[in-house]
Amino acid sequence: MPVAAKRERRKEARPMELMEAALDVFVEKGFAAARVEDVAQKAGVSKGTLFLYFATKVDLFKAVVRHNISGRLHEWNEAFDSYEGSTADMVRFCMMQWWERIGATKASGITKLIMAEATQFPELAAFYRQEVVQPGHALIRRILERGIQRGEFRPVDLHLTTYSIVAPMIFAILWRHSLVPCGPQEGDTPEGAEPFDPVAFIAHQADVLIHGLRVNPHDSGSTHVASAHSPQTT
Amino acid sequence: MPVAAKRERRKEARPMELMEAALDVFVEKGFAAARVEDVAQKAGVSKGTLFLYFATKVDLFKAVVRHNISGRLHEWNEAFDSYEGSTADMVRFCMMQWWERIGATKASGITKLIMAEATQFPELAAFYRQEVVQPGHALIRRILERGIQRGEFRPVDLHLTTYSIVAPMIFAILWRHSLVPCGPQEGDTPEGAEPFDPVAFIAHQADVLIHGLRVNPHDSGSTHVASAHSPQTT
Amino acid sequence: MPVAAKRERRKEARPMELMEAALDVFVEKGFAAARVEDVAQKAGVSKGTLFLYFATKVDLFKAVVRHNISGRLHEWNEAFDSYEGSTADMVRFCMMQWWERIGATKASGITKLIMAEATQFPELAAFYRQEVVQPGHALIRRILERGIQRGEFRPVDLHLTTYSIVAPMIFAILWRHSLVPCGPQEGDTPEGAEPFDPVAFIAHQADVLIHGLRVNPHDSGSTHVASAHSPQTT
Amino acid sequence: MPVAAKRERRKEARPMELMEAALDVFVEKGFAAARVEDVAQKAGVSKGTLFLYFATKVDLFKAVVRHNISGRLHEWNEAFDSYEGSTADMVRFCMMQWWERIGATKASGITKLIMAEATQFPELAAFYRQEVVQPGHALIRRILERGIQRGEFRPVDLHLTTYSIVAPMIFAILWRHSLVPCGPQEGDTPEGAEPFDPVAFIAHQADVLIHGLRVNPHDSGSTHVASAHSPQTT
DNA sequence: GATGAATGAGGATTCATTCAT
DNA sequence: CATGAATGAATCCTCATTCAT
Repeated sequence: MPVAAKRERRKEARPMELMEAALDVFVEKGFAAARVEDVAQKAGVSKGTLFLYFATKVDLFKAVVRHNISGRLHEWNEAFDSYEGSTADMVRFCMMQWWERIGATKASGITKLIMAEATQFPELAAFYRQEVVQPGHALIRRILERGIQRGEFRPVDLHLTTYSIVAPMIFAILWRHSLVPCGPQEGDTPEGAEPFDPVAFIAHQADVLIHGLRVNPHDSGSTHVASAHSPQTT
Repeated sequence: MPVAAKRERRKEARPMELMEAALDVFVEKGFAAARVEDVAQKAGVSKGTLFLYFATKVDLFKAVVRHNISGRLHEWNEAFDSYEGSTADMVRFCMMQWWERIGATKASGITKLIMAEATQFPELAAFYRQEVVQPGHALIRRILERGIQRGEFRPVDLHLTTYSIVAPMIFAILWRHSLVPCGPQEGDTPEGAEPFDPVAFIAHQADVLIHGLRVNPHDSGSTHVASAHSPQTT
Repeated sequence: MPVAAKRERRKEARPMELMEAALDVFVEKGFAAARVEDVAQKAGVSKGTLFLYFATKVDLFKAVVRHNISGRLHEWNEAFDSYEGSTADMVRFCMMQWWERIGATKASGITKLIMAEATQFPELAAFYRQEVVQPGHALIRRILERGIQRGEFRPVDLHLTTYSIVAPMIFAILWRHSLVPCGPQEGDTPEGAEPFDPVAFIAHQADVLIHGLRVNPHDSGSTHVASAHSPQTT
Repeated sequence: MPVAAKRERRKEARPMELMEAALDVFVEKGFAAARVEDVAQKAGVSKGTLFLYFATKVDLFKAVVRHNISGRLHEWNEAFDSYEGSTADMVRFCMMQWWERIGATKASGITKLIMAEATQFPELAAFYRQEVVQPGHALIRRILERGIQRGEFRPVDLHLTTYSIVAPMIFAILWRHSLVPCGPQEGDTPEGAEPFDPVAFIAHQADVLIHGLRVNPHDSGSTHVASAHSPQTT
């Protein structure tokens, strides 16, 4: 079956190549400033070819999001279903995994990009909400509920706690993409420097969080108090 | 000279008026999508006039950012020096105040702008780092050190804990500016919705944090453990 | 008041200049094939300038239609109101005037163009229907009704008779724009030639029509018979 | 050889199939807006194959027009030669038949196409003139002459009267192809509507015309007067 | 100084045409 | 012969920037 031509093989690989090129360009320039021609060139094809695979720039972007993020959520949901250990470990593991698989990779550029351009492209923001935020939050909620049901966690406010998990991850991404590259480069640590170690930070937040979630009879859990602040509305 | 006065005052006030108008427009649209004509119109002048004061759109942008990144920190540092109460209250008060004075106001737009455009304008990001981030972090560090020295807080990792304070605030701003406006509007709360209440969230994070900082002999402080994860490097 | 600059004078004249240039280009190339740049160039301005006055190519086209045709209908309606003579003369006069003012001028190119591109640009066709066809037909109907009310015309089918008036005019335009230019040029009249004299043709059709409309007790009016064919529906 | 047969037949039939598909597409969209891909798809072949048979889109268009402009006139001329009845009936019959056989069918699309694209393809218009218009007019002239010679018709101007016969048919085609599809659809008949019933219209015009042609001693034939207007030139 | 008319480079998208398989 | 992936020229429209008034 060596008949399969170079042309053929390319055809199947093209969408992937284009999405990879697109991720780079989008992250580097932002959605608006990214030029489809640059994407095409980076993928080694002509402008026209790109439109053979993605009808519009927006579609290309959506495909990139789906390929890089939405897909992961699926497997994570499955991992959740078959997980056996303690929920605390699960939370920590999730957060660390997430950083390793998304946060520390190029894919995180998408999140940054969405944050940056949501106002200008509500369609994209809505898409991201639907494809990433809601499923992601749903998974987190499931985890928290598991912990509560199994008596591992106190009955905390689910919304607030979800954001407590999400916030450090989003922050780490944004900081990494925005200020870290412009800061003191590795090696030079001048006086006023504020080094940022995302892994340590995420781990730290996970620990603080899990500590706060833990059922602790001796402790007048601050988290509980906190949820009192929450008017439970929007 | 009342007749000339108005025009005189006008002439001097122009750059300011323009920068204020520009802040609004840049925050709303981002740099690329902001149209100088909109800025001019909002400032009540013609497009040509704008270019009399700012040679290019980029110059205008830089001026806006620079102008708005100023020393609100000075007064906070002074407030710190004269503060008498408990450090825990201080932390909580700082965070809530910060949201009220910055996070919930137009001023937060600058932060969003910086995060969004840092890649395109590294110099601005560096400037922001120097003018806002470093002094801000320094103040936070002073507060934490006060707590530790006075025996109120455990001897936590200063860097990590600083970010624990900063992260929820940055997150709240970005979420508010990016996804909230495109999300389910007030009133409709469909199934998958994830309502976000910044004040409750900040308060919640403050509580969790303070709880974790507190010296608690009965508790094998997770925060302490966390700092062990931190390789203390960048 | 010689202060009025060259620039000023241009600004007022521009829309007109552009519409004239546009008429030429549209008629020559058709709507789709007409390039806005050609229009601009013909009007002696740059591409961008055109868009200062007309937001889109479609708007430009609509303006051309309004300027060249819709406007005329207004004065014709007024002429109708103050007209005193016989309705037969009025019909003939209208048709001849119409040819002189529209049919024989460049403006008729619009009609041809609409006929040619209606399928492709339903919006334009709908616009033309609304701005030209319906008002035009309404005027014709008013004329016919006047003739009938005054006892000059037989009570003919208004719809059919309206088309009897419109058809020769439309035909004359289309023939002139489509086949005449490609036919035997003036001077050479080879054997098989079919010369087309629009004025004579329109006059002829007017006469035939008026003859058929006339109240004639001795004549079993064919027009009446014809209207029997008409199922009076669509 | 039944296996090869199909493919063989296919190969020879291809140009025809393509031209038929092309006719549909060109009529519906016009030359510029017609996409070769649509034509190919409609013919059940790939885009590349089309170019195997027609070097360019223009060539395809010309072939379509040339192919469809054929001698249906031949049989009509023969029908004329053997006709026995009154010439008035003949005229009416011709017009109605023509509508039934041409006007109401896909074939009318060619006429529309010619009228629409004559400016862009003068050679096609000239070809159409030669192949369709002149023979068609010749036949009409023969009919009229028959009527005059047999004393059924008054000695009218042949050129003008020929156009009186042609005009309603051309008009009906163009109106049907251009404005009717964009107008109020069947069912809804809003106030300003102008319904168009081609059959009733053609019948009506035939009646008016025949009435005007008839020898009528009591009537000072307007048609006669009209021909006086005609300078008998082009 | 102020204005706003004019400019023209720049970018997404379409589609006739080519050519490797 | 047939295919369909690839190309890139072509076109509408936007908007920062200029400059005559």
